[in-house]
Amino acid sequence: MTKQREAILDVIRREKRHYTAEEILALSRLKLPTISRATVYNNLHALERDGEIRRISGEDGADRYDSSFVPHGHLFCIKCRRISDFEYPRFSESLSELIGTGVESYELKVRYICPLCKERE
Amino acid sequence: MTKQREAILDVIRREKRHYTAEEILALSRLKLPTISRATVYNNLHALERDGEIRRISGEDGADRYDSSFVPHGHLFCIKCRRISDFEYPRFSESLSELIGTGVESYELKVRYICPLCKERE
DNA sequence: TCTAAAATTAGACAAATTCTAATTTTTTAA
DNA sequence: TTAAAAAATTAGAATTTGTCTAATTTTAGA
Repeated sequence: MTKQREAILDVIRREKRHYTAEEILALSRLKLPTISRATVYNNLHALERDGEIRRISGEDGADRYDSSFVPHGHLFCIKCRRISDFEYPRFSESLSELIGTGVESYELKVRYICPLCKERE
Repeated sequence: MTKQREAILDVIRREKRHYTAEEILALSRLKLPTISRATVYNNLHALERDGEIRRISGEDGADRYDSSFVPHGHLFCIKCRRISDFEYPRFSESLSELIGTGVESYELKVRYICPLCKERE
């Protein structure tokens, strides 16, 4: 656990938002001004392998990262592009029943129109 | 329905594999040698909007495309990188129960170690 | 047929991520 | 403690993926 990795993990855990690598780089530089892009990517990959963080393949090109230990899905509003979380009770369990052992992680994305955008229509 | 769009849709429907845009471009050029990258991307987006194809955010950078009308999830082996499909009975229904109306599409990805790779361990 | 709208094309551009080679830091073990 | 080896970091180049633009071609409708 280098100070770089710690700073990165801090950024991801601090806020509920799901940041991109570029955002994580910028925020990490507030603490460690010389931290480099490659280090951020290296550590994001390592942290993902270790199960410390989860990667979300974003709808707008860049991947995003999530620290939550509580498994959940992600809602992507196709109008305002906002991302929110939702809980799916016993989802992990039903996945294991379906697929068997060997499941490492999952990603559940739902593209939808959020209540606010729905109202505006 | 231009001949370009038809060729693209053909490529996606012909095989069970999930091709990237670049692969779809190359395969479409076998029929239409002058088809351009922009046309492929434009049509992939349009076809996705129309619900003709589904987009899968791939694990290796590039998005992939899927023609199946039967909703299903995708298994990504973290060792051999192979992608396969799996059925999740009544998944769409339980999503709607959970999230309500407004769901446009979903994507269910599972990272796992496939039986073959498991055996080799 | 003529016209307007839509689609296509080639290639430039931009964004996200990976790679490389040099340096620094950490670990190992004598 | 010190020397050597291994691992991590750095800066920036390179690559990959996807978008944009302006000119041309195709399509559809009056």
